[in-house]
Amino acid sequence: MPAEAMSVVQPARSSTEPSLAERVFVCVELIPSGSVLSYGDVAEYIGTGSARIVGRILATEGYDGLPWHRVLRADGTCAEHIRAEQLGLLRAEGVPIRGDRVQMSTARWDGR
DNA sequence: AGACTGACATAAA
DNA sequence: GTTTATGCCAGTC
Repeated sequence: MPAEAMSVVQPARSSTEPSLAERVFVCVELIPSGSVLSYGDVAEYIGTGSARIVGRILATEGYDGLPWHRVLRADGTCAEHIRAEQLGLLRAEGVPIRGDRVQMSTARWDGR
């Protein structure tokens, strides 16, 4: 996570609604084209321990304009319902793909 | 309040 | 390489 982004992602300010969802959105927006992050990576960046929450948020509050396709499972596979489109988008961005899975070792965003 | 759920992760078989 | 079992935890009902 870039330092300049932390100030935006950090805010656990309001006692009423820190909202993990907003932090997820900001983090996902920062992923550069051609790179990817796992759900667990995003969870770690925004300060929650659970990757499942990230998936749930994208599933329910995702909006267009958000590069959701740059987030996938840690082993490089993606959820069945979105697999085809996701792989297509990633391939178009030049992400290394072997068969039906992304090569996380080289595609994973290092935070820079 | 309590049970259920899930675009997940990881270890073990 | 694969499949199966367990843990996970915030949101939703």
